[in-house]
Amino acid sequence: MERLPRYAFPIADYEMVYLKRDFFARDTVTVAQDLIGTTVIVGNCAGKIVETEAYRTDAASHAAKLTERSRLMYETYGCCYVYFTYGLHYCFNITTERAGVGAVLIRAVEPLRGIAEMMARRSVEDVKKLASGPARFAQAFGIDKQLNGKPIGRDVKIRQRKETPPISASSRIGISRATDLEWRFYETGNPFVSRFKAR
DNA sequence: TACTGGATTCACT
DNA sequence: GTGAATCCAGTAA
Repeated sequence: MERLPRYAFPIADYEMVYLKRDFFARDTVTVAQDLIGTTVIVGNCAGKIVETEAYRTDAASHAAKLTERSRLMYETYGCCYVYFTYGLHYCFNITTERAGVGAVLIRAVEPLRGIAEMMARRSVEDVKKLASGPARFAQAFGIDKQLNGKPIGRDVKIRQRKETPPISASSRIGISRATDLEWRFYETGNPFVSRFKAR
């Protein structure tokens, strides 16, 4: 794979740990990769991010054209981008790139806290099915369009992983390319990764 | 204003 | 593996 830049994260700050907006100002693909293993917190619910997808201005992305919906991806970074799809589902993204255009879709998380709440929202008892898919994650965490446009750090927080610093290249991160420009990252061997279909 | 198709999930075969 | 569910953003007229 191509070599990606590392995020210069001060080790001294590392234990404190909530990602700041600058984290998302970088290249979309790098952000998607670095989010693997971090913890997303919404209300009482928390989960480890185990699968992400980078969207830029390729044809498969909403950002292929500037529209009212995609404007967030053009004008912000480090903000929630929530859209409704198939008449049923919400999907949760975080906008990226200070100068460019992009967003990272959270595709799957491993539930850590608030599991009973997630089960109630999802009407599912199998923990593996709680948040192993983009719409499952949004439903389990109670995410809807109210979060659209809100900056990361308040209603939604991302906590840096504890066991290792945020290094882009990791043997524990798998990569899948659905298209030439579309990248998916996932924690290899993690049972909470969704079973996505390659297009 | 009307139509089209979708960054998905689930039930069923 | 296939099809239905179902709302809305985007587009064409």
